[in-house]
Amino acid sequence: MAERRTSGSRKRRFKDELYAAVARVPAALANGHRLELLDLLSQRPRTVQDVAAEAGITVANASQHLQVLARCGLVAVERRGTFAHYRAAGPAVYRLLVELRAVAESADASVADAEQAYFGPREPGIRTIDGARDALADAHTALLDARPREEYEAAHLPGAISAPLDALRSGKVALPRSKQYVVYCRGPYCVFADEAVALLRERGLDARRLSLGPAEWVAAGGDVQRVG
Amino acid sequence: MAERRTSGSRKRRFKDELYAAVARVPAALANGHRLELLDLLSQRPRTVQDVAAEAGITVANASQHLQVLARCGLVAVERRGTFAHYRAAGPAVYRLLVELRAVAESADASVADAEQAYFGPREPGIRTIDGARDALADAHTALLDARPREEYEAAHLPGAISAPLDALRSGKVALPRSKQYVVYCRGPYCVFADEAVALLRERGLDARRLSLGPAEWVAAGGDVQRVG
DNA sequence: GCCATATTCAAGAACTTTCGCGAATATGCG
DNA sequence: CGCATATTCGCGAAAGTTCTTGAATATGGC
Repeated sequence: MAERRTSGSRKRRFKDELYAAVARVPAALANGHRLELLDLLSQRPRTVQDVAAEAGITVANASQHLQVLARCGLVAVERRGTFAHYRAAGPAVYRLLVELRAVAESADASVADAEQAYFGPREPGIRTIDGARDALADAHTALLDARPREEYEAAHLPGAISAPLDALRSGKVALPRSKQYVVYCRGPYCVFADEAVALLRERGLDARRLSLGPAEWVAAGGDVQRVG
Repeated sequence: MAERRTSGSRKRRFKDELYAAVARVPAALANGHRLELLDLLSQRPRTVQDVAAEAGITVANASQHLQVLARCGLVAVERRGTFAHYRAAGPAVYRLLVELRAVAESADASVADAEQAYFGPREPGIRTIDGARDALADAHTALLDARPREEYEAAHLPGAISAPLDALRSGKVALPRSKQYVVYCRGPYCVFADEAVALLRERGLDARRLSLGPAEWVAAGGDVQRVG
């Protein structure tokens, strides 16, 4: 306490250190590939080659990126035999990503542009947790999970039915006409739900998109279910 | 919709673009000086030389950093005469910073270390919004704002009394012994409140720290008051 | 118009990040 | 043990970031 007053440079040195230490977290997030890997790992644990293939980068590169994320505590790793299973570190990480996207979309026009260029003019769908709860309160509404089955098994919204795109295309999911459908996938930057909605509408069904994934749901304090 | 299926590389290109665009926000945050500037601007609008002096960097350097923050929409600038008044862009930025610190502290031991080295072993004080509301519900509790008066005037917690460190030291703030005091300052990485608490205790007063500033308060949905 | 001042710009040196490539390590299995 | 496979490491080239320095721009007052 006394020494705090003696030297401005001591104060400055520690302040610099503290902010530099905090800055390591945004530094780890400051790369498109790492953000994509983090999104993938928010769905379920995956091996290095698994994320590498999904993100379209080399295994060595993916390994390096995952190590950067792990060094900041953004992902955790569990080694089983020769495999390294990486996963997102927890709800705090989901919350950080949600706020990050919120700022990026509101502030930086290029994000909205890129989104628009990728998805085309899509209807916004249901974007908020409250909106989702409202829609799902209706007994005539069924909630579909358009992600691959492994991700559904790892964590899905309460009451959701697994309806991977492939299964929908080949008609393997029973879809009574009496229901209204709400479809979600990995999160706001994922197209699975958009494609599923298009597919259901082609068949004359009433379908809407929910632009949230399990990670955003958990970030907002919701609980998820798992299989097995 | 059709073209989305035609080319994996088109999908990949847009995905890369989208994630790269989002990554520009953490890139802007990935620097200790910029984080410190953002903390300063979360208290009140300031000119370039103002933040430069407070953060201990050159004016040209501060200008460059502020431009980086502005390009991502993290700060806004208003020009009045030859002065540029920069300010934090809004509640979404505060929320992002709160989540950033939460992840940095929980995940990266070096943040906690740096904090500890800087502050020494300090008692945690009141760290949550709910804790603050509870403490302040007591009619015998007075809330003190230890920041410089300009910051108090720009935004302070409802019912807070301005008690800048200088004024406290020179005994210019009336402090009845019948009260219990809760003191806050800029936020968790600011020492003003710690010093104020030490000062009050030396005088035999009952004082505790609130480790939140107005920015964190607003991030949690609270409202603030301003003077004038 | 001219000066003082606040801010921004431009160029360059030091440093860090990214990514491919090939090699190294480590685990499990026959 | 020897081999196949998953992951990590090390190196080097290209690209990006940071900070300093000195100059350029722009505003307001005399």
